[in-house]
Amino acid sequence: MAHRKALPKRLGRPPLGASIDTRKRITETARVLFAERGFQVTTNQMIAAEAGITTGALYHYFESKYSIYAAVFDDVQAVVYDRFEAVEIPNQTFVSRFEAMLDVAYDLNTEDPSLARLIGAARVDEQRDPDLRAVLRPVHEQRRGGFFGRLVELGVKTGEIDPSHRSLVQALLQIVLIGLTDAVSGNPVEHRVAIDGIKALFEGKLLRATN
Amino acid sequence: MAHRKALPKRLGRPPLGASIDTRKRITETARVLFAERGFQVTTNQMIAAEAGITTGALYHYFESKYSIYAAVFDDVQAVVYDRFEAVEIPNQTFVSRFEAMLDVAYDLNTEDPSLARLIGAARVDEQRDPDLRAVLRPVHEQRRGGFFGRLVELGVKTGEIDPSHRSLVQALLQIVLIGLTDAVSGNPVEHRVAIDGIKALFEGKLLRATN
Amino acid sequence: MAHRKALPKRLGRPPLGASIDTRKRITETARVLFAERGFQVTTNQMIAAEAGITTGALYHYFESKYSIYAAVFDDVQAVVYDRFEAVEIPNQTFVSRFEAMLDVAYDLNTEDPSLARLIGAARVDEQRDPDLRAVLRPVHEQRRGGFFGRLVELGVKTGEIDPSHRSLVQALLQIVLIGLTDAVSGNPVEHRVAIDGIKALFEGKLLRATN
Amino acid sequence: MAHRKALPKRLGRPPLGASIDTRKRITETARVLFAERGFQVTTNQMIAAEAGITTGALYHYFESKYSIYAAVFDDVQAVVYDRFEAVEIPNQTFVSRFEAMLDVAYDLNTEDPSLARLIGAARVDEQRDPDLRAVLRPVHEQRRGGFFGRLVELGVKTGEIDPSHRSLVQALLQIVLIGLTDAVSGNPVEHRVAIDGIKALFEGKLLRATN
DNA sequence: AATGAATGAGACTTCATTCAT
DNA sequence: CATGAATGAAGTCTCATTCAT
Repeated sequence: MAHRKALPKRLGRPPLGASIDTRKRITETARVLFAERGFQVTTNQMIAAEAGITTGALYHYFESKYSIYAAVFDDVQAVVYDRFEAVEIPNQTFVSRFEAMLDVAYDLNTEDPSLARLIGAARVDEQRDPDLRAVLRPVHEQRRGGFFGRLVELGVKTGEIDPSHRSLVQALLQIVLIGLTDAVSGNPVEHRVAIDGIKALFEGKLLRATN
Repeated sequence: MAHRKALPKRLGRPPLGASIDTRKRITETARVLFAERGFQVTTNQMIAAEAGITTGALYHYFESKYSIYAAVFDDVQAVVYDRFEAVEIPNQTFVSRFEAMLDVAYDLNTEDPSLARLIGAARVDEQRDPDLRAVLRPVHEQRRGGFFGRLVELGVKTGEIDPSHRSLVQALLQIVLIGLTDAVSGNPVEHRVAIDGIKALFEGKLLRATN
Repeated sequence: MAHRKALPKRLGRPPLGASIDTRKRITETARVLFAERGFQVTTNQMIAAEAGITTGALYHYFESKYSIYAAVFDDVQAVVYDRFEAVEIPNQTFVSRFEAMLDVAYDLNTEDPSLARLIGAARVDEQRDPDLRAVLRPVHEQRRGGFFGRLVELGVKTGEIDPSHRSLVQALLQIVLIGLTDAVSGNPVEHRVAIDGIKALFEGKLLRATN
Repeated sequence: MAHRKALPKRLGRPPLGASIDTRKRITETARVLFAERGFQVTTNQMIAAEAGITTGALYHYFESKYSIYAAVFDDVQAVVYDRFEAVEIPNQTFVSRFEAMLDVAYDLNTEDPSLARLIGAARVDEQRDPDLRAVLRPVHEQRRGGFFGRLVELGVKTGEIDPSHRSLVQALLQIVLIGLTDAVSGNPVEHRVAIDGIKALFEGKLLRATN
């Protein structure tokens, strides 16, 4: 005790990074694992090992494996929806806003592929495990629906969408986004191609009439 | 010692009649369970209970849980691709054949929702479990690719698709089908709406230009 | 039906062999398997498959797996002791009779290695499984002891063995025989070498005094 | 709901003190069980119960049942070979060193009968189970051969053994040791008698020539 | 005489979770 | 804050045995 002077460097506050925020390290490794392997296959052991701690320590930060998942999902939702909402203001036609959204999806996926994958995985996993569904529901309620709803309304207002087509378009947006996530988010090149295909289709440039 | 009357289930071969075809009963209950809960969450116990047998009996028909899955998947692929291939001959434009395919997807889903769900589930599960991937690979090789490839070529031949757009269209078809499966196959009404939306979009009737 | 004449050969009584005596086929395949793998590791499935029948059929001939083992062991004991007893009459010194016994052991092992191995295996297995011990005991009682006892008495009578050495010699015979069975019965060449070593030792030709 | 007082065993880490060293307790009870019943018949359940833990806890210390066996075998080999090697230096004739070895074998067996039995059992079990063989091989490579080889060479150097008899003697040593282990290691009295018989035989005092 | 379907008990193993330290 | 030992429940799979046919 006392007197431990000298040692010019390496003293004082540790270089932060490793142990600075264990909780964040947990959710971040968990996000990747949950995204790649799903809830069931990912074990506490895997998460702890990857985060450099033991399974016991997980329970200092979270009540259960389920609540780790909830935290991860919450984080991801926040990031993704923030980015989506950021393209609303500057885009004032349905098509331009929708295309901007596709580009955001592509960018997000390039920056961190585990985001899109987690969203896809969560849809599957929560359907498979009622307890997981229960844990995730509160998170869901907040978001979702809002963005797509506003997008469709914009199209109606600009005249791009006939009011009677509201539900058709909304359903379409959903399947396109989900298809994009599930089918090609693992492969940036295919992802790009698919997005270009969708844009061309929406702009009416993809197909020619036959006769 | 003690009475032991009326054992709930008898040992030995059952009196024939109670079970028309146990193997089929296994694959059919397994299909539903695998579709709903996935490979991991579905236990031998669930399958056996639902099929009215014990878990040991499963191994009379299958080598492992994996091979039950393989058998189920094989059956489903056979049914689905037969139906898809049946619409090839009578439809001689890209759009009409594609729309026929969507209708087949809808019909199949209405007849037995576990078919589409299993295909969606398999894509996820096989990505999560390398052993499952290995078991399913032989089944995969056979099908897939053929149908979409021929569909795009047809569009090129009729002039609906510019040859340079081949890969765009193929990527698009993939995400639409996968999106349809994953997003709305659980709900016939939404499914119908989404299909109508896709058709309208492909026919250029969904959106109007803004300017 | 009828009229199936012609086909000059391959007609009439089947070439017997396969199905002539299922019981014997069972004990013979079981002997080999029990000898090589032991009681526990050998399954009814293995025995049945090797014998060309199903496990259910085993129970037409035997009450249980244990009684298959007992039958096998009984057969083996009979064969082995018959051969050992056949060398008693012509050999009228301890050493010559003992050496004749070693040669019989070698011959038996060359003719059918599963015999010696089964005897070795049975000693181990019956020690491991009380139920097996119970089943084998009746078989044991009959034989054993008699042969070695007579051999030692012969040595005493001829003066080769000092009466006070009776128990020493008997113990020695036992460990030599068991050592031979367990250590080298799998390898005819080593077996031969070991037997020659034992003979040389008993004849006093193996070692020289040091001083 | 309901009382649930006084759970028979508590969850979580035990209060330290009850168990000095669980790992050692596992290998020690396992040694005895594997020696008495063999690898197959000994269950994780038996080991865990005898060690006062649950089967799950075994996997905190070992990867599999096989690796418990490997650890046990490794320990035993170490103990036995250390003791054997300790008699090499002070004994400078073949016969005296061999007899010292027999005495060591006897002492070891008296101190802890499970040592010899395990070695005998391992020889059998490893022949029956290829996986066990694979696990034990690395342990085998280290030891074995060395001791017997040096013993024979000593005999050749002192002139007790004719160089042409090398392999005969080595084979003999092997069967004597194995016979001793398998036949009488369970019974100290018989063990003593057998050893005395072997010594007498090697000293040429057991048998007299007939003519 | 034999098959083949099925049971029931039990084996090895995994894993979320708990808790003394 | 974190570890590490341990539980208990559950999961996949094996196997001797039974019994209708």
